Amino acid sequence: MRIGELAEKTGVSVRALRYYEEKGILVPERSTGGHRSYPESGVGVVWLIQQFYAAGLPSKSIQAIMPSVRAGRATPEALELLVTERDRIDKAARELAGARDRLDAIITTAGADSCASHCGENAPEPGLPQ
Amino acid sequence: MRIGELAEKTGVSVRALRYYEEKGILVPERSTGGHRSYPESGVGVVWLIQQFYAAGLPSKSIQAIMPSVRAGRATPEALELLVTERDRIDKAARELAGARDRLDAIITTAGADSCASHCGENAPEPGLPQ
DNA sequence: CTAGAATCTGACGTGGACGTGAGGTTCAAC
DNA sequence: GTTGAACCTCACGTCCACGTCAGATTCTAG
Repeated sequence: MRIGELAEKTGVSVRALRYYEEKGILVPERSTGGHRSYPESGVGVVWLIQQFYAAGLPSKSIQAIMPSVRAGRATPEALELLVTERDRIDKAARELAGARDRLDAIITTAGADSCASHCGENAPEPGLPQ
Repeated sequence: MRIGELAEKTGVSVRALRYYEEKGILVPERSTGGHRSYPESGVGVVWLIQQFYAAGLPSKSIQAIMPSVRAGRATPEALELLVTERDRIDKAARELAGARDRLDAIITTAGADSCASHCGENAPEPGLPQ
C-alpha cells in the first residue's frame, strides 16, 4: 500500500507518516523507484501510534516500544520503559479524572443556576447519579 | 503574596505565572511599584490551571472557563464550552485507557516471556495485582 | 542610604509534531 | 510516449507553553 492510501485509511496526514519514518517509528519498504510501500498491517500500527501520541508518549519512547509490539516480547530494558510509560499513563488518567470532576462540578452548579434562570426556577436537585 | 512566593508554593515557574497573566488566565493586582500581588486563593487556582493544562485544554479555553470557576456560575456559552471540554476529556480518558491496556497486554505477554527466559521457566501466572 | 535580592518589561530561543511550499521524479492510464 | 496524479527530498514556517538572557526598577535589611 502506498503512502497516500495509508494516510486516507488512517486519517493521518502523509507528512505525519513520513515523520514517523524519520523517527524510526514506522519504516516502510521501498519500491524500485523509491516510493514507500506499507503492509496492510500498517493501518493498525498507525492507529496504535496515534493512541500512544495521544497518551503523551514522546517519539523516542514510541520508537523504543514498537519493536516489542511487533515481536510480542520485550527485552528487560524495553519492559522497564513499558512499565514506566504505563504508570505515567495511569497517573495522567487520574489527573484527567480530577480535571473532569472539577469541570463537572462547575457544570452542575453553574448549569443549575443557568437553567433555573431561564427554565423557570429551582430544579429539585442538581442531579448527577454518575 | 508576591510572584516568587506563589511560584514556590505551587511548584510553577515565575515565567509560567507571568504567562498566565499574559493570556488573561490569572491576572493579579499590582503594587504601587508595579509588582504583582496574588491573593492566597491563587495557590488553589494555579493548581486548577495546571490540571486543565494537563488535561489538554488550550489557554484560550482555560481563559474562557476561569470566570465561571470564580463566579460559580456560567453563561450559556461558557456552559457549552465547559460541556464540550468535559466530553473531550472523557474521550481522552477512554483513549488513554485503551493505550494503557495495549501497553499492559504487551507487558504481560512480553514480560512473562522475558521473565521465564531469565527467572527459570514458566511462572504460574504473569501476576501483577497492582 | 545603600547593597543585594526580588521583580519588572521586552524579546529571542526551544522542542515537539507536524504544515507548507519548491522543484524534481515516478507511476498508471491512455 | 505523453500526460497528470501521486510521490520524492529538502528545508523553512507554525503553534504553544514556557525557558532564558539583558538591562532597568523596586523592595527589604542593615
